[in-house]
Amino acid sequence: MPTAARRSTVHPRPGGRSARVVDAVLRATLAELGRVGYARLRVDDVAARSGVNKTTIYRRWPEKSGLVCAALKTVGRSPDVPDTGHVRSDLIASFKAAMRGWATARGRGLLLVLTTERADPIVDRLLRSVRERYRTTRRAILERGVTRGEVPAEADLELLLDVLTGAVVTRIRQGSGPLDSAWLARVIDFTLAAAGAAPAASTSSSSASRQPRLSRTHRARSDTVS
Amino acid sequence: MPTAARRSTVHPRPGGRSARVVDAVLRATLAELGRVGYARLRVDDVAARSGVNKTTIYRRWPEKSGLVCAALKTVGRSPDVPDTGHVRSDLIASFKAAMRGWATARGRGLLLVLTTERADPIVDRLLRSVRERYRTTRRAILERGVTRGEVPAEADLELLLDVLTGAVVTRIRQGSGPLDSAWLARVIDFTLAAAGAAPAASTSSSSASRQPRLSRTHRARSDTVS
DNA sequence: CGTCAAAGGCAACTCCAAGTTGCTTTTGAC
DNA sequence: GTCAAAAGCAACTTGGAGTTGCCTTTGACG
Repeated sequence: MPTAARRSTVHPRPGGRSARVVDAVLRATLAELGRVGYARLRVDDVAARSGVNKTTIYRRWPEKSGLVCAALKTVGRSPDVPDTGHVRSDLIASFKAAMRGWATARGRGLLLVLTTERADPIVDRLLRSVRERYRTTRRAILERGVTRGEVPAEADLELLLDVLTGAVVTRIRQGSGPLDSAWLARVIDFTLAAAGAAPAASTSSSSASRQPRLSRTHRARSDTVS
Repeated sequence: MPTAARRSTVHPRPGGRSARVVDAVLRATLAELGRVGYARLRVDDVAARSGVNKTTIYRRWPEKSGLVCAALKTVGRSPDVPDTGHVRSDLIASFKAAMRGWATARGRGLLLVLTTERADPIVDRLLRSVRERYRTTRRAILERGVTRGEVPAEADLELLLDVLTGAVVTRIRQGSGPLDSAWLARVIDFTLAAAGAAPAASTSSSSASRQPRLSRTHRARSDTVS
């Protein structure tokens, strides 16, 4: 029996085999997620694909949802905040970066779960945090636009974010049409136009002649879309 | 053994016990759907709740997805197309009617599956058709607005529908905030403004002079892009 | 009324994937 | 080189989907 003094040095083993195992399992989980989604994902398949025993997986992640959460967390890298100097091109860059990420093998799993499934409350909570991270990035873009004077200060940024992301997410979810650059640009222009136009309730201060703030910027940037 | 002649009169029994059974099962399925959603719905529970034997359910709907489809179909009554004479109030009425429907016990199941789950391709196909029905209704509202001159003829109605429904669906899905009348009105005003629609008699304080400039901006934009 | 087959009830299945257990083997930190 | 943490292995239990064979009820028809 080891003495208490000796036991005081716990032996966590961050490196070595364990690290390899975790990596292989999470990688395999993402691959399987992208292939069949959450509902049809079988832990046995993850075990087979990763070359790690099922028991080992269950010991580390007692439930399937936890495993999936862990795998999805590795994908949720913080979205880079581009700063091109214009709201429109920033937004396009942000969404395009997201789309590019979703097109990868790792991203496909996230996208699939993000848009089509919410079977488990634990997974649900994770997805919420991923979405919030994206939203924060885009809110920052809009706020920069406000300080620059590109977006009216009275604009309801939260509403704008709701509408913008809602349109994109719904497009992906419902497959109502291609999510290409042209459509993306149109949605962004559409919502930005509405934001510039929406003086909310008490903005009679902005008189009749002051509106077209956004248009010039947009026209100048339109060639970057394709 | 009955003769062929005698057998020619098949005995379908539309009324009576069968009808009662079907009704009870579908009703129970909707209730369970609203309670636990699709993934966690157990056929045994539906059987217990409806007082109908599990075997009977399976004989009529060999798969869970079929049962759920049948149940959801009973909810998908054609959404009424109000005609108040104005796009804005028509849209508000349409969404409010939908919201009212979703608030019922029967609607909650549909809403839950419609917004959070897509586990089965068969159910998925059904949901697609339900969504398309809603969209058709709202497209009609917008088209009436175009003929009335309320909405510019060059407005991209499909994009408008994308944005509008996207915002609402995402709001429900992500629970990012209350889906109340105030928010609904704001989203509708927001998108209509972006489309270049006249503000109609939306709010008493809104002056008639400010809107059209932006629509022109946006129009120029969308011409370039599409 | 009585008949009788379609439709419903019942119980005991099979099947498959999630999650568990008790034990043995490997490995990396010291 | 030691030794416990961590991985491997195989044989479990559990729970829900879907099935089967047989019996009971019922309603359309004469």
